[in-house]
Amino acid sequence: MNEVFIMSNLTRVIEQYINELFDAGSEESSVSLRRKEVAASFGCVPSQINYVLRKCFTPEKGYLVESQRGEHGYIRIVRLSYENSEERVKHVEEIVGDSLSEQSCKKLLVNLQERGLIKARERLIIEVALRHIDDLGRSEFDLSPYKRSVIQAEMLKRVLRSLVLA
Amino acid sequence: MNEVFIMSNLTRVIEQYINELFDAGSEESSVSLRRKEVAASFGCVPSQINYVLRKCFTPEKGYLVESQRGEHGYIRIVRLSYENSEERVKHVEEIVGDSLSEQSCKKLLVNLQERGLIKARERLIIEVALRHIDDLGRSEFDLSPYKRSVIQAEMLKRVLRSLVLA
DNA sequence: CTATTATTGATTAACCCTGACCTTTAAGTT
DNA sequence: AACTTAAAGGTCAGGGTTAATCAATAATAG
Repeated sequence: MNEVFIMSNLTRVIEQYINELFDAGSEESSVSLRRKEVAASFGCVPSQINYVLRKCFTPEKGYLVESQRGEHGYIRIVRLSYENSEERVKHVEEIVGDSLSEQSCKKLLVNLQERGLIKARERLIIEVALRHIDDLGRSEFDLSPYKRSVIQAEMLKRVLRSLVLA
Repeated sequence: MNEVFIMSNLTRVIEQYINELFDAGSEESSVSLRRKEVAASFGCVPSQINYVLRKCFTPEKGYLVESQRGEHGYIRIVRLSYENSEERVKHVEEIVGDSLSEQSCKKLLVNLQERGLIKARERLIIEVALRHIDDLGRSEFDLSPYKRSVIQAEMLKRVLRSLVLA
């Protein structure tokens, strides 16, 4: 592998740190931190922590964040686990929405792969199918970019729904 | 003319450069680039790199591309299927043909799965995608059954071409 | 000559990080 | 109890960077 891991990226470092907190807690599916302390230990401004949370620990990726201000304040990050497939389906549909740009579609697929919900080959098949339906919409039926994104979102939802139920 | 002496085609040069970055031995490998740097080293505009990616490193050819903007931005290219020889592609196209009924399509996919060339989940994705494009063709664009089967065959070929078929 | 392919450049979008200002909470004071 | 204050965390705009997109033009192939 060509993995030259560049760790000069603060956001990634903090993300990794939080992930390790999850790992350390074993079966624990939530972790708590103090924003100020974490920021201090990484030598950055506190709002950087909010940035990491907004960017990396999103509902899209299966996380919820709670917090408390004032004295004895804290930030709590909860990792969602889907009890039944219904919940997963609902979640996936919410994420995909009614239309989807190519970029956000790609990001979604990367996320799903990182979470182990789909494999690389499966992602490949999905991307090819989406591209095909997009090409067809453009060159054969002269659809607007928006209409094409709607059709792609429909197909993606359908495919993911079938996978999640499987 | 003898193309060997003509190296004025930037796209091919860059494609070649990226190909050389891949680990020649392993089937699945990935490389990371900085768009700006690569463009600079070839003395071209950065968007030229996107052109090369769109043209040469497509999912149809077994590649997935991920990227990140901003500081520490990168482009990462994942190669899933290496030996995608012309012979295999031809073989697939012969099997699929120009059009394909739903029945023969299903039979083909079952066959591929039995031969261990695709997994159950992969087959599921393909079937869902084919069905979706068929539904769309019927209910949205009022296409004839023949036209729909042609479109399905095209999509199936595209998908199968992207996978490695022994 | 025409159609496709290659290339450029301007514009847009996404990412990272900071800092100033705002809101909420608990504990202390009167 | 009401008020004050200090200690948390939240929000937002913006500056610096980097990649994506798209339309226009140039080059090439047929």
